[in-house]
Formats: sequence, C-alpha cells, structure tokens
Amino acid sequence: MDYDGRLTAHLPSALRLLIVKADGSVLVHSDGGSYKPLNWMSPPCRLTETPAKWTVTNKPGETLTINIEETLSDTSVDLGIDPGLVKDGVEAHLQELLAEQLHLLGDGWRLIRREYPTPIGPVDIMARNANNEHVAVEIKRRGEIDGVEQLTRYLELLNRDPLLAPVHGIFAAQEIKLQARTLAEDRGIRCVTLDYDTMRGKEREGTLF
Amino acid sequence: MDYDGRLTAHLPSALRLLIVKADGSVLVHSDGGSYKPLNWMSPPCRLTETPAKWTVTNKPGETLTINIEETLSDTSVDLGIDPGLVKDGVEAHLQELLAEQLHLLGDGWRLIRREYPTPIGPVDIMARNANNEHVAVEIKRRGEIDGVEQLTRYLELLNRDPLLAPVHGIFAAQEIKLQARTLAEDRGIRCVTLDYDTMRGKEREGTLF
DNA sequence: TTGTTGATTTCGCAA
DNA sequence: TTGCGAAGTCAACAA
Repeated sequence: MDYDGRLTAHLPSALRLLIVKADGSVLVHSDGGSYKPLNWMSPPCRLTETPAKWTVTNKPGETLTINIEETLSDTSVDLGIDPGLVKDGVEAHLQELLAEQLHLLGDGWRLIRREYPTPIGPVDIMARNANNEHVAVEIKRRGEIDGVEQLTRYLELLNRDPLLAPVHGIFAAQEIKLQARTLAEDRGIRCVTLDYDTMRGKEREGTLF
Repeated sequence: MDYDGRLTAHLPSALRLLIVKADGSVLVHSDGGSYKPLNWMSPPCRLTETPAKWTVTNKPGETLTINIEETLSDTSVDLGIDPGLVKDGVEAHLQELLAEQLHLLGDGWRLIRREYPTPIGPVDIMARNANNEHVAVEIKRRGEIDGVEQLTRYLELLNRDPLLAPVHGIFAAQEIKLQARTLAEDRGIRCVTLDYDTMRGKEREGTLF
C-alpha cells in the first residue's frame, strides 16, 4: 500500500482491515494502535477498484494505492444516515458557565460580553471588576503556555486603548500546567482553576430556586 | 451509546460499525465523516461483554457503554503483527535538507548544529551567517503563529547570553500564513518559504556527483 | 512517567 | 470558501 500526497508513505504487505465508507473515504486499520488508521483517504474522493488493486484519488491529486493479495472476509452493510453526537464539557461550556458565575473571580464583578471582539481574535470573556476596571479572561480546558501567550497578545493590544486601560488578565482553566502558571504570574496574569463539576452543580442548584 | 470521561457524549440508537482491536480498543464508526470514530476507547482498556450490552473501561475510570439492539453482521479475523509505516516529507526531513543546503538562507553560512539545545527546548538549526553572527532557524511544515512565538522565546533566551548575542531569527516553512509572517517580521524575524520538491531534487542531484 | 512537539491532524464555527 | 482555534486531540520522542 502506498500513499502519495502531502507526504509519501509506504506500508508493507500484511493482513489489514480495509473500510470503505458510504462517502467513498477509505480507511486502512491494523490490529492495534489507537483510532487513527495506518493510511487513509478523506472524502471527497473516488475509489477505482479491480480485484487485485484499489486506487483512491481525491481532488488535489493525492493517491492511495492498495494491492490486494488475498481476501479473508468481505462484508457490506448500508448504515443509513446518522443522528448527531451530543457533547458536553468542552471549552464553550466552561465559558458559558463562568460567564454566569463571575462571582468565582471576585465579588461585584460584571460581565461586559462573551467573545469580546478584537482585531486579533475574540477575548473569551470581558468583564469589569469591583473597581470598575476591565478584565480580559482567557478560558482553556487545559491551561498551557500557548493560552498565556494568546492572552498576553490580547492584553497588549487592549491596553493601547485609553478607553479600556488598564485591562487586567485572568487565565482560567480546569487544570493549569506549572510552566503556564509561572509564565502567567510573571506577567501579572492571575490564574484561576475551574472545577467543572462544581460549576455545573451550582448551575443546577441555581435553577432550583 | 454513552461516553463518560474527559467529557460526556451521547450517541442515539442507529446502525453503526463497531471495531474491536486485538489490544482491546474499541472504535464506533458511522458511514461518513473522516477517519475519526464517533466514539471510541483507546488502549489500554477492558471490554466487558453481554449480548445486549458492552462496557469498555480504562485505567482512569472512563467508560464507554454500548447497548446493542440488533447485529447485522459479525466478523472476526486475527490480523497478526504489523510491519511499520514508512513516512517521508515531514518536518524532520525538511530540517535535514535545509541543514545540508544552508546556502538557501545566504552565502557563506555555516551550520553549528541541528537540534541546538536550550533550557526551553531545542532550536531546529543554529548557524552562523557571513558576518559570523548566530542565527536560530525554526522550521515548520506549515508556518503559523505558534511557531513564531516559539522562535521568539528561543531568541529572547539566547540573546541573554553575551557569548551568543546577537542571535538573529529565521522562520522557515513550506507555507507561511499571513498572520504568522506579519508577526514574525514585526519582531525582526526573517521568513523563508521552502520548496520541498526542489530541496529533495537538489539532494538527489547532489548525490550524482 | 512526564513533558513537548508535530500531524496526510480532524472538526466546528464564523467571516 | 477560507481561516482560525479546539480536540476525549493522537503519537513520537526526550528527559
């Protein structure tokens, strides 16, 4: 099996699981590893098939060539359409919960808006603290250095605006890595650890009254 | 089907493809999308099976619960061990090629070393230019803002060392996004676009003589 | 074991 | 369509 496209990859002869989906995409799995196939072609693409050789091609001209020596099993089932996956607990959810529970950051804080727009991208939450000063909050599920850099860029830009300055920064995440925390605090950015279960519980509790 | 772990995800009843690999990992695929399963459990994990219900659990206590209403097809094949995938054209390869072809950056340049170590990680290529000044080169397949930030951190650190300073920066990639280029040039970092096919061609050509 | 970085990333959203 | 950021990212490699 050979892939020739954004890179070149060769896979020696062996027993493998080939999956052809309804949209034409092809997956080549081994009997281990994780969910990522050894080789694949993403849709939209076209499969040309002879008994001994499959060729899969997509629009940009990438190709996946599969030589078939032997078939141990061959099954085809039409799965029909698929109802969507429902997810919960991702960053968007954290942002929603924190916007409703600004008191977790300090007493007397007020929300200005979520997704506060700037020329270099939206600030997750913009608020005012008890002293009526602006605070930009960057939320991550896991707080790493990238997130601190991102917030730093926002703060640098926002503090150039005399109508906003001084703008303080808060880096909020379910888990903040030490290096990220060190960098943030070195830059005067406050770090806050969020407990998702508690925040979700508070929300439920709130709806009881 | 329900996943409860790092997040909560629910998948309504529908026809799906279930794959159980030799290492115990479980993949749930629909008839479209790309290679990513709708839901899955990565190894190491344990599958507990009754005719109507599968439960997959891993060490941290995440669970994937699958209720089986009907089975249209059930096949089992032992694929045996798998010979490795051979890849070509990734970042490591670009680094290797550029180190051999420093003249692409400027005449009279000399390589100090690849993977030049610093306390915050290795610099892809460290070289000296024609004026005998140090140059740190960060190589990416695709140049985005993260890469510029990474190089900036290296340069800031390296320039504190009087034995090295001044250290210049070069951001080299097959493709550099506009925002990354703008940020880099604003910081005095030169951007260089690499043509992989040409560089590989040069290498082949070189071996002819 | 932990941390860092690359990826044929994929995926979703918004301009 | 394109661009950008998140992801149950995964996966490889070094400390």
